[in-house]
Formats: sequence, C-alpha cells, structure tokens
Amino acid sequence: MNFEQILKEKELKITPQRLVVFEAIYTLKTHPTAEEIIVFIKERHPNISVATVYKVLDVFVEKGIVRKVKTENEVMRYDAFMEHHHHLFCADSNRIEDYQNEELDTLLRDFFDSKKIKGFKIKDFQLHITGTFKNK
Amino acid sequence: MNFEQILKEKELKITPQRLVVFEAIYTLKTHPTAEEIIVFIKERHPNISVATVYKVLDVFVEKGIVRKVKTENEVMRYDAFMEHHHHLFCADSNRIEDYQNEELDTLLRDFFDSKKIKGFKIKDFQLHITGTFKNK
DNA sequence: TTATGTAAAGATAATAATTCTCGTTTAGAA
DNA sequence: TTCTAAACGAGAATTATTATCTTTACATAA
Repeated sequence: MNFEQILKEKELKITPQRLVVFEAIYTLKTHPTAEEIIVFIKERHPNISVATVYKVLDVFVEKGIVRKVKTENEVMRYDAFMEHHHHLFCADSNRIEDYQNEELDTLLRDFFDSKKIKGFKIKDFQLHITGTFKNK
Repeated sequence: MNFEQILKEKELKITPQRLVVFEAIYTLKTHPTAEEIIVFIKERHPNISVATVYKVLDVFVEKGIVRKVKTENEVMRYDAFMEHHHHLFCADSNRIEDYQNEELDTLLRDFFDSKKIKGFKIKDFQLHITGTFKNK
C-alpha cells in the first residue's frame, strides 16, 4: 500500500510536505528525532518549514501513521513501523531497534487474558528491553 | 530502611533539600513531574531553588534512587518506587500507575532465557501497558 | 580558633525543543 | 475556474531543562 492511499484513508490532504516527511522517517530507519528528520528533509527540500514538520508529525501520530517512541532521557523519536512491536534500547548509546516476536505477544496476551489487572482495561502493551548491542 | 541511610550508601551528603525532594516524590505517589514536585515543595519550603530540585532529581536518577518515566506527550515524570516494576498508562489522561507481578517477570525472564535476541544482551525490561482505568 | 578545600545550593541567564500566531498559499471539491 | 477549509511558512513565544557563577555549609588541617 502506498503512502498516498494511507493519507486518503485517513482523510488527510495529499501534500508534498507530508510525502516528504513520511519519506524521511521511512528512509531513516533509526527512530529519528524531529531534528534528524528536519536535517534530512532540508538537504533535499530547503524550503520546508520546521513548524510544518512538527505539525505533520503531530498529525501522523494522531492518525496512527507514525508512532512516538518514549526514551528515558532524550527528546521524542519517531517510528514509521506501525505493526505491533517492541523496542530494544541500548544502555550505552541512543540506538533503538524494533523487536517483533509473535510468540512473545501470544505469551503476554495469554497472560493478561487469564490474569486481569483489576480496575484496568488493557488496550495495548509494549516491552522496553534495555541492554547492549554486541555488533557495530 | 530510611532515606538518610540510602544517601549514605550512595555516598551522598545528607542535606535538607535532598530530604525534602525525596519526601515530595514519595508523598506524591502519582509519578509527579518536576514541576509538581516543585509546587509541592514550595508550599512547605518556599526558599528552595528550582535549579536545586532539578539537580537533586538528576543525582537521584544517576544514583538509582528514583527513576524517570517518560510518557508520550508530556514532560519527564519521576518514580520513587525502585523495585522492578511495570507501568499502566491511562490512554485518556495523564494517570500512571505502577504494576508489579512476579509471575509476569518470571514468564518474561524464562522467555528471554530460552529465546535469546541475537546481537543483543538484555539487562532489563519494562512493560508499558496502555489502557483505561475503570474507577475514579 | 582560623584557614582551606569541596560538595552542594541559590539565583538567574541561556539553551533548545516544541508550540503558537497569523498572514499566505494550496489541495481538492463544486 | 472558483471557492473554501485545510495546510503551510516565518518567526515569535513558550517552557522545561541546563549552565554558569557565586555563596554557603561543613569537614579537615594548621
């Protein structure tokens, strides 16, 4: 499915700026910060406004096109990979990687199905795994 | 164990400001923001400096006395409960609650013991559970 | 007692990410 | 082609946080 269709589905106008912001997050697979996205874009399209990038990002998050990734110390980072997944956080650097494991999801879903949290209705869960990357 | 002992163990000087900041986080069981902590403290001790509160919080985080909790939209929040635990995030408000479940931890530990993540050494994990609180 | 060193606190300026404002432009429907 | 709400651009404003610099508290040594 291409990105223009996604915008249409969400009843958002197709604008060059939106295409460009999405392209940036999608190309930078590193869970980029807003600033990294802006730098990437500015190289190709110097006329896009910083405020526009922020606004586009907000709209994307609101409509579920990209996701915000919370980290402990840093600024907000963005992730265009919208399937249910978890994150690996490097304890020594800013590196973040996606982690997807169907078996883990089943395990957790089964756990919470049998073991309800009283007074709380679960919508979603996401595991933050901290550790160190061996390579690179 | 009282708080003065904790400071001693961490080789930190016992100061009134540190006691007061810890008391604030501990009393406000709501994962308060720095600002909420500052407001709480200012009522009782109007002379403490904002910068001092931030510095004390940083030291606490660095020494593992409190923990930072980052949420999607907001500013940093703090948690004085340092045992391994997870968080329940309300999808509709800023409410955050701690969630601790020994069985869940065992389940996850066992899972990752048998199912290593290649190229990654796990130090810790924390589950972010999003949903809605039924009561209050 | 007095001097000295050092960690911590206080006040305020600086920084930086993000948001706001408001005038202008544009996408897409009619 | 025209119209209008939606989106964009530029820069100011905001706000949480950090940095800087001075002062204070307190321990140790002369």
